[in-house]
This record gives sequence, structure tokens and C-alpha cells, in this order.
Amino acid sequence: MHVILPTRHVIRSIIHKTLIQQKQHHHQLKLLLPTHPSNSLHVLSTFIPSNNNLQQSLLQMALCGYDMNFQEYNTLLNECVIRRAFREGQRVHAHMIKTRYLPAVYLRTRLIVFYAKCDSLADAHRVLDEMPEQNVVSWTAMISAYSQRGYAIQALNLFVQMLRSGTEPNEFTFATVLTSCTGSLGFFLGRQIHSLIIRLNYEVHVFVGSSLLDMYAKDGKIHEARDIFECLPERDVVSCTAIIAGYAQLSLDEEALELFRRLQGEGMQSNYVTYTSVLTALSGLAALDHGKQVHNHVLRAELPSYVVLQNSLIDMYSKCGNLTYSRRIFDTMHERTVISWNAMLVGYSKHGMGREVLELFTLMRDENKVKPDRVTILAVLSGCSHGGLENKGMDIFYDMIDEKIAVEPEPEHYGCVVDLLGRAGRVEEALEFIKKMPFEPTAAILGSLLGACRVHSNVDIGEFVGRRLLEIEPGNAGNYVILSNLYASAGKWEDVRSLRDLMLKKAVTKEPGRSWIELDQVLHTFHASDRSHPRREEVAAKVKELSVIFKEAGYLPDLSCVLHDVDEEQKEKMLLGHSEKLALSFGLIATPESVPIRVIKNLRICVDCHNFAKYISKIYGREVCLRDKNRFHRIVGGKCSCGDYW
DNA sequence: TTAGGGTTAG
Repeated sequence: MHVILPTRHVIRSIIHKTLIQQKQHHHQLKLLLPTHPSNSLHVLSTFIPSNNNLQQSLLQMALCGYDMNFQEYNTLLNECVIRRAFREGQRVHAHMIKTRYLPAVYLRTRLIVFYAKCDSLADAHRVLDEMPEQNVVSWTAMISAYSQRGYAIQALNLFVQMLRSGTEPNEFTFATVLTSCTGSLGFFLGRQIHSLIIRLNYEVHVFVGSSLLDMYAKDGKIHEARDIFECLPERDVVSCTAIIAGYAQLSLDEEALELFRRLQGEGMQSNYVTYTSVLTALSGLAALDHGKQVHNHVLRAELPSYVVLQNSLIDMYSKCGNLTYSRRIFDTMHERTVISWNAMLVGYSKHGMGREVLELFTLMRDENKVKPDRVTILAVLSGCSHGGLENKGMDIFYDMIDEKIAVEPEPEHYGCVVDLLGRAGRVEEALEFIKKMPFEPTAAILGSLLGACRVHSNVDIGEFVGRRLLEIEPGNAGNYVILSNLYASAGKWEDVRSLRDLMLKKAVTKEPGRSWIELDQVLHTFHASDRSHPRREEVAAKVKELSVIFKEAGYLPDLSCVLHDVDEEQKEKMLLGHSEKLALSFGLIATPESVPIRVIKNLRICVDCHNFAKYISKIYGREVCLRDKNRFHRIVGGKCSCGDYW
């Protein structure tokens, strides 16, 4: 049989045409490929990438040894980039070498992008190195490849190399390289890059500006970030989101919310990242009404399918105390990441629902789609701890030690075990466990044991641990408070006094305690010292009134919660000024009887206020849902879900 | 041809 080989020109035009057409006119392809009797057409048809079989067409091309031109290479490389088709792209590259084709800067840059998209950074870098001359685009493509995959040092090194080569960066380069300026070294370089940006007049560019403000915000320089934001001649959704997220990530939740509302009022079109960021702030504030409103926006904007956003919603509802909503979102998700599972597990854990934590963890392992990570195990262990399931927790910890769970045990995991044992009253065992750990105990671990000693009134171990803790962490006021509580409970007043003196000598400052409550989308915040709330006097009077009523029912103010050296009467007065009591009493005055009183405290709740909340629940029949720094306290009929351990 | 913002834990 005589086969007529098609001319180069014919092959070229067919392949080129087909590659372009197959996306838009897929159905027409069949018309292009009739089972024609002609042999030449039969041969031709094998060149045509039917069913996206790019590899086949390229193989045929290579077999026939035809060379290709710029257009063809470009078309093929674009296809390879879109499909992340590594093998095929390699063939295209090999074909260039084999046919001694010398690609221009443009095509070489496409090769860098191709290798980078296929996560083959070494190949990409080799292409850059072998370029006869690089331009700003090729440098930037490679810098971007490194920075997008988290290789910050390599990205910064390359940027410096680029400057040394005499190539001037452009707005793309700056927007990219700034994302690698993290950590102290990165920030040091970032400041210098900032001056270069000013010199080259790129500061007003919206992409560069959002990268720049994000860099400042991530190292805690939020005021500088805000200044950059305010000076931008134009804003878009990314720059707005960057500044809102900056506040939220620094836990400046009220500022984040305020700015979000202002920008929304000014016409900012939020997208799913904006909502995700503002939800982080709302989680921190436990602002359920606002959270529901954002959820509504999300539903109306038809955005609910973004996993990151759904994860944020799960977290928001759980931190607002509404686990049912969290679970509903979790159950309806089409795709879940490890963060989705973790957010749900943490939610159950913080509510002390140990059984639900274990059930969900089992489901996660049975489904076997997503691997548990270190956060998963932290959530499960602390869930067992908060839920009083210490034996289950120990089993899971030993599964990790025996490598039945593929997560490397870290100090935080050991800390959970100490918490687990301590909570169960196994204080000596916890101390022995600490002594056997393969590393020196961290302050958090000792702190957790000290807390257990206070609850179980173990003065000997508590003193030993507490003194060691004060050496490691002399600036943490919480340690002094707990040790002092322990001394006070044992009647060791002399020790209480000397501890207070030590605290004064070391000039320890305590983060001021504050509590808040949400009422019709307004957050009412109370501080022990600040008298700014408009209804403060009324609220203070209510606290006094309640304390009289509660005393008749058996409430005994726990004066050990006051560290100041004042007389008993003064101590009681100070106790009544605690922010939790103010917020709880305000809740009692201002919210309808049918709903739980939801209070949030920025620190750990004190024993006396915990007691006070129990009396509210008992005497007034109101459910109290109190979130402190560590967990939720759901108090019903005088009993708390924490089992008086927190 | 090259570009910026995001979720869990402590």
C-alpha cells in the first residue's frame, strides 16, 4: 500500500487549527475527521489530538522529525500549562533541543512557567539559568514560582540576583517578591524593598500596595499597613480584604469589623476571601447576629461552595456557641479539607463534648479521604480532656507514639496529656509523665499542671511546679494568680503576700480583663476599671443586688480570687467589679427570658464569677453560655458543662 | 508571558 506523507505545511496547519479549535468547537472536530478512503488523510488523522490526546499528536510529530515554529511551540506549551501536562511539556522542550531550535526569551519564559506550574522548580530554574539573556518577565516568573510555593528565601535570593544583573523590577516583581518578605529577615529586606518601590514610584500601584500593606500587617505593623491603605489612589477588593484580614489576624476584631462595615458602606464588592476574613473577626467577637448577617450575604451572593469560606462559617458558629449550625454546614459540604474536620472537632472540644469528638474522629478515619494532622490530634486530645474521657485520650496518645496515627507527637500533644491526667486528679502521674518526656517541659505544660494542682488542692506539687514556672516565665501574671489561689485555699497567707510582693518587684502586668455581650448587633463591653458603658451604674447596682440575693441562697464570695493586699470588705467590692459579673448582670437586665445569656471573656473566667453564673442559672432559671479564653461553659440549673475544671 | 488578600490549633 502506498502511503502519501503529508507536507509539513499541511501538518502544521491542521495541528495548530485543531489545538485552537478543540476547546471551542469540540463537536466540529468529528466533522474534520471523516473516515476518508484516502491514505494520506488517514495518516493525517493520527496527528489530530482527538479526545485531547495531545501526547499522541506530539509523538507523531516527533516520529516524523518535523520541526516546529514559534506559533506551534507556543500553542503546545500553553496547552501543557493549562493541563499541567508534565510529560507532554517535557517532549515539547526536548523537541526544541533535538531540532536545535533556539527559543526567544518569550518562549523560554513560557517554559519556566510551565515547569513551575508542574511543581518542577529545579527545571524551571535551569531554563532561567540557561537563557542567553533574561528580562524582567522571566526573572519575575521564577521569583513568583518560588514565592507561591513557599520558598521565600529562594525567592528573595533570586530578587537580589536580579537587581545585581541590572534588570529593573516592575510592578509584577514587587507585588510578588513582597509576599516572600515574612519573618524578621524578610521584614528587614521588605523595608528596603519598600524604599526602592518609593524611589521607582510604584507605591501607588494597587497590586504593589496591597502586597506592601499585607507585609506590614503580617509583622504586626498594622498602623503602617493602614497608612499605606489610606494612601492608595484606588482600592479594589483585594486591597480592602488585605487590610481587614490584617486586623483580624492580629485579633483586632472590632477594628476589622468596623472597617469592613465602613468599606461596605462605601461600595466595596466583597468576595469570598473578604467574607472569610471578616468571619474570623466575628468568631473572635462571638458576634452571632453579625455572623448570621454575613452568612446571609454569602448565600445571596451564591458563594457557599468555597471550602475556605465554609470552614470559616463552621468556626464562626461554633465560637458563637451554635454547634448545630456548624454541623449543618459541615454535613452539607461537597468537599472537606482537614481544616473543615479540625474546625468541627475543635468546636465539640471547646464545648466539652468528648463523645462527639471521638465519633467525628472515627468518621474521619473511616472515610479515609483526609489525613489527620497535628491540629486534628490536638483537638481530639483536648476534646477528651474537656469531656472527661482521659482513658480514651491516653489511648489516642499512645497510638501516636506507636505510630498507629501518622502524626509526629509534639510538645503541645504532651501538654494535652498532662492536662488530661491533671483534670482527672491524677496529678502525681502527670508529674511523672512530665519527668519522662523527651524534652524539657514548656511553660504551657507546667502551667497546665499548676492549674490541676489548684483544682485538686495539691499544694506540694503545685508549689514545686509553680516556683519552676515563675523562673521560666516571670512575666506571666496568670501563673502568680493561680499559685496565689492555691496558697489561699490552703490558708498560707504569708505565701500569698510574698508572692504578691514578688509580682510587684517583677513589675508583672496583666492583660486587662474584659467581658462582652451582643445585643441587637451591638457589642456591650465591660472592663473592671473602665466606667464608659452608658448603663454602668445601673449594671453595678444590679450586681450588688444579685450578690445579696445569692448570699441568702448560699453564695460565698471567693476572696482568694483577689490578689491585692486590701481588707476583706475591699476584696469583696473588687470581686463585684469583675467584668464577667457586669456582663452577666447586664444580660439578665437586657435580654429576654427565653434566650440564653451569652457572655464572652477575653481571659480565663475566675472561680468566683463562675460561681456567680451558676447562681444566675439556678435562681433565675436562665441558661448561661459563657465563652472564656479556653472553652465554653454552658451553665444550666447551677451545673456547668466544664465540670468545674477549666 | 510575570502580580496582591483567605480558613482550624497554641
